[in-house]
Amino acid sequence: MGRGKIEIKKIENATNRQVTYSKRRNGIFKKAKELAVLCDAKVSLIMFSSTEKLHEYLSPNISTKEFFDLYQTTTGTDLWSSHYEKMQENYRRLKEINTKLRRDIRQRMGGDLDDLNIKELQALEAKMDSSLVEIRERKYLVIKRQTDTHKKKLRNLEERHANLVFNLETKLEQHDGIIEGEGYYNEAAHGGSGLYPLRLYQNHHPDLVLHRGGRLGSDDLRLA
Amino acid sequence: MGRGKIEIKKIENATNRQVTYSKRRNGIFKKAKELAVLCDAKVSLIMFSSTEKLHEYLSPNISTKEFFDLYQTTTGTDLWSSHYEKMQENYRRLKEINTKLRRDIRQRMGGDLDDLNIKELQALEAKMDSSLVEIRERKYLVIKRQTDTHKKKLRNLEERHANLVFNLETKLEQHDGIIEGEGYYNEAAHGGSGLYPLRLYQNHHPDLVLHRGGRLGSDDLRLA
DNA sequence: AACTATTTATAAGA
DNA sequence: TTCTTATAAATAGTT
Repeated sequence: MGRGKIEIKKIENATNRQVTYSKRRNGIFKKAKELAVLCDAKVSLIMFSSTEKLHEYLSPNISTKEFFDLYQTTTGTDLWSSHYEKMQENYRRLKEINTKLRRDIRQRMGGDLDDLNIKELQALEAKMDSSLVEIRERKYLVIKRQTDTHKKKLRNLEERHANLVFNLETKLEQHDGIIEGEGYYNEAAHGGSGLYPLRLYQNHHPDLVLHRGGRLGSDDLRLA
Repeated sequence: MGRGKIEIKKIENATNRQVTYSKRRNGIFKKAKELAVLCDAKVSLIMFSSTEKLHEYLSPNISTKEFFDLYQTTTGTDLWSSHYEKMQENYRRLKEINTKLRRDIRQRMGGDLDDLNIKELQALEAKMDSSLVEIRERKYLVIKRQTDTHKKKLRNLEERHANLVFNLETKLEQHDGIIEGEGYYNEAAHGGSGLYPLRLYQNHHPDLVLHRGGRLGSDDLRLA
């Protein structure tokens, strides 16, 4: 239907092919819609151009999934199954890995050791031992950081306190005539800096106790 | 196109509708085929009549599944998943557990410790330590078993050897007159039990070496 | 299922 | 792409 009759075979000229695709695509979509309306039919029309561009029509009041489910029910095919199987395979594999991981952990926790031979036990022991060293080092690092922070805060606090005391003493000296003297404050009893005695003790962290003889302890404790 | 123009709305007369469906269906299938050939396109046309009868066209050189997979890839939808939501949920959960297990193991191996605080590090250290104790005990148990077995075998062998020697010596005594004497065998050089000197040494297992000062060693080695 | 008048689709050209 | 138009093709109504 057109200026001339054409043979139904692939249009070799790419531009022509594209143009024809566009025109006929519109035509067939129109037909599909008309068919769906006129005849109360469910229609799915999907197409990919030679350049893989997708165009689709689906009659209203039905979803792609509903349509496809209906298709499978009607044809008796099951296109899901291969997907399902793949998924199951993955699931099975993951489960297996999981089991191995759990077993590994149990062994690292000292359980499930029955079927390990000496070599495996030795390897496990060595791994655990070096891991323990790393964990300890890490712990001491964290403790050291905390202690340093603590010390810094302490110094800061002491400094601020000293300033405060200095300022207050200066002020008191200026009012010397009004109130008594310095006799009120017992300098000797509280140390040289006087006024509101500072009593801050650095916490003794439980981890800083040495366990020279104990099993859990380590001999190279590096914090004073 | 026909004797008269028609309005595009559902044909109420069922017979007419069926006739029109049949005619137009042929028309649209022809169009679909022509489009597929002329434009080198992949076309899927599926329809259900109002009486739920299925008719479909699929361009050659592609299967329904391939076509549908292509459709899903292109649209980015996943129409399978809703079918297997439960399985996917399980899969997801398993994957999560797996990740946690891996993390746990990494920590037990001394890695991934950055986001543990002191308390957690202490707990981890304690767990590792007690686990290590268990692993060591287990190892020594296995070693002890092996050693015992070894000793038993050794005793057995010695016994059988002694019997053999005894029997042979007895026989030799019976043949005393025929062959020379016992002078052929140098009793003094091979020790008292004579004949085919038994030289079996118990293996020194590497684990039985004491590491009193070392970090990896344990002081309560219970095997002699 | 055929026929055919008429509408619709579209090939080629702009 | 879109419009135009001559012509091919599809099909509504009829037999």
